[in-house]
Amino acid sequence: MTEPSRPRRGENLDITHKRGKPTLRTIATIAGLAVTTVSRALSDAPQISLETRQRVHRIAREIGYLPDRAAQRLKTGRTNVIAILLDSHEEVVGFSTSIMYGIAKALKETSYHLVVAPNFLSTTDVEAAEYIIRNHLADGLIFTRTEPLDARVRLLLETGFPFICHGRTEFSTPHPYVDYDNFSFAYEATRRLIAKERRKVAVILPPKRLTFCQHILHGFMTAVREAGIAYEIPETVDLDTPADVLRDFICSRATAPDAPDGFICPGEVSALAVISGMSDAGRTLAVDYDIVAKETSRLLTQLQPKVDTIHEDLTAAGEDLGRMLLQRINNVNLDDLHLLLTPQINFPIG
Amino acid sequence: MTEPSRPRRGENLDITHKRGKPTLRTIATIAGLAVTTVSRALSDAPQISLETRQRVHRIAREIGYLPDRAAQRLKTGRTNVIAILLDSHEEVVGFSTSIMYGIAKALKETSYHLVVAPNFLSTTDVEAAEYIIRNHLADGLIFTRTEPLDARVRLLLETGFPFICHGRTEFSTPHPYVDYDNFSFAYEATRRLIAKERRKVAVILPPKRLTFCQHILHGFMTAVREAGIAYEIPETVDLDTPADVLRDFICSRATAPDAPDGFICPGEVSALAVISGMSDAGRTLAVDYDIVAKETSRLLTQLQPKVDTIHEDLTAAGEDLGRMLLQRINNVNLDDLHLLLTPQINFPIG
DNA sequence: GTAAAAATTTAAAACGTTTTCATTCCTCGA
DNA sequence: TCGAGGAATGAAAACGTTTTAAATTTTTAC
Repeated sequence: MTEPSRPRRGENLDITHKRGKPTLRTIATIAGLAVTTVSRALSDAPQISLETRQRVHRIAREIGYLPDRAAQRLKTGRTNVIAILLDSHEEVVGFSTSIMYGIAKALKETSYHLVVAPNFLSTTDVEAAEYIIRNHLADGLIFTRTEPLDARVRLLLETGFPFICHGRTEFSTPHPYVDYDNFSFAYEATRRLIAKERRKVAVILPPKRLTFCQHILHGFMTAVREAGIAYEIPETVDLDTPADVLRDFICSRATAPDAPDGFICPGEVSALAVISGMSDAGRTLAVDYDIVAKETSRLLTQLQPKVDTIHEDLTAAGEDLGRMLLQRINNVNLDDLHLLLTPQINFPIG
Repeated sequence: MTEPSRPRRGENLDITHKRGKPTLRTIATIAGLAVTTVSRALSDAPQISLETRQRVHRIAREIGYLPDRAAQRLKTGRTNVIAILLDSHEEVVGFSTSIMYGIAKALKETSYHLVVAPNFLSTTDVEAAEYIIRNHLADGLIFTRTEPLDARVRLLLETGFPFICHGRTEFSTPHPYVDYDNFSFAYEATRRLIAKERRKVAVILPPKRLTFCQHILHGFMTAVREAGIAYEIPETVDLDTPADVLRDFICSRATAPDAPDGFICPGEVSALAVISGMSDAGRTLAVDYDIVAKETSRLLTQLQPKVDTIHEDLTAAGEDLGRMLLQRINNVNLDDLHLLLTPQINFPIG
């Protein structure tokens, strides 16, 4: 089985160079061409004759040639890798997995691979990006949960390293991003609660430092002001608050006379926590209060009584992120530098 | 800014070779040594004098030298990468993310990186593994959801490629794995339902082809037989069944006179589906029936009324997977080739 | 004081590509 | 008939490291 394939029918060329994988030299020997020519033929360079090109391609296929990525990388300086900064906050509900899945989808037919760079490698998240750049670990970078003046964006803009982020910033320099229309999410969610005749709505906001917190707040406030309804914005908890803490907070708040009877939850975990907390306080969903939640999975749809949800398709986002980053890396002019994905509303709007 | 840094104070050595990143040659020039010596000094080879070694290390640090991974890889044949086959079935509840997070943790202080290889790259999952090996994309491979005679394991054993899997197989050849004690999970879960005086228990099994399906079945049957209680094993649905389908199935089943009043759910989604389905049929959790579920997140713990859960720590599993694979790659003798992780039971056992 | 042995250091080749520059072989126009 | 110009191919250098084998220096043994 590991026996070296014996030359057949008088064949005696040194085809299997060092009994290892076939290289350009192997093909060159077989075809009676120079390595240079083979290299050119395989990369479909224009000056190679059609006949040679086809012959080389055929031989390569027959002997199962695969280019050595390390050699290519050493020579060209391109890694054929894109990296994603994995945020530890997203661990819970498969946020990152969905995005990665989408990215991988976009990379499918290309020569690119996806590597995962957890940001706990360093104290700050900028350092993780720096690490990638300095070690030349990738040709492009993807990251999530942007801040208005995101240090990672600043660094990457400065160094000119190709990147794209999931979420917007407030930098004037244009850079590519994919984002979800969180304004619309919050606006429509709030309007839904109002339509259900709730008299006081509350929103669980993401951590204040994140850009999309502002968008949600804006959407929420717009709907609230339009309707002139009472509202509440809890200050001591947010989307990253551990579920049990959030639950206790909601429970204690629920007993007050001016407690909200409508909640916007921008995530599955917070929605469950709110439901539990209210339940602890003896409040019943759909009777005493309502929730509109954002879901990135299909988890909440299973709940009973049914929670109104607005879906965020993270796999689609990942696919766009990957596609756009590749274009950026290869200097293809992006048709659109920015992409704003539309919320998919799972309840009747009127 | 991109102006070449002018030599200062009479310095005139060609330190910045081609105005680029420092290489071994840069250090060699500064130290007045041969490249060979520098290479050896940095890899702490024994024959280099202590003084030289320290000096080289100091210079490397000062000028911010980082080895070129492509060159190292080309020369040594080692990629410094380990790959994980991402399974599309695990998309939902962040199964993979947790494992990846753990792996990344194990890789933290090493020179290794984690790349994600989605298995939809190919028609079969063996092809994804083959792809990795043939393209020499990694030094080691991790994958999940093993089958008793797993084709991936067979391939990797044949080729001698380093790997470790999450889940057992039935191959006689010893190979490393990390697994969760699904027998105990199912056994304890079933006993819990029995302790709660349920008269007929049902289990939602994983797809039959997966090894851990057998373990769960075994644990379930053992407890059932010990107690001599009635049981049921739905044949038309499993853990991978879409939540809404499972929900409908449970609902229709619930109306029959011999319907089960206790459920083992080896996952969050199935637990929620069962709860919804029973609810559709007018059955109330903790009153008409009980559930014991496996959770890999902290999602179910939030539910009301409280579901009994047994936790599986996937991040810990990932950490072990990474650690053990590294040992394997570097031919360190594994203290234990096999690791069986203990279920963490979140209810009183008696 | 010298030869052998040990301790350091070095030169050069190699890994498999891509790329620059040169070469060969035509074809064509004068 | 000859040289110009183009098309196709090739030789060789380079990317930055590791490794083999050799050279140099230092130490040890007599």
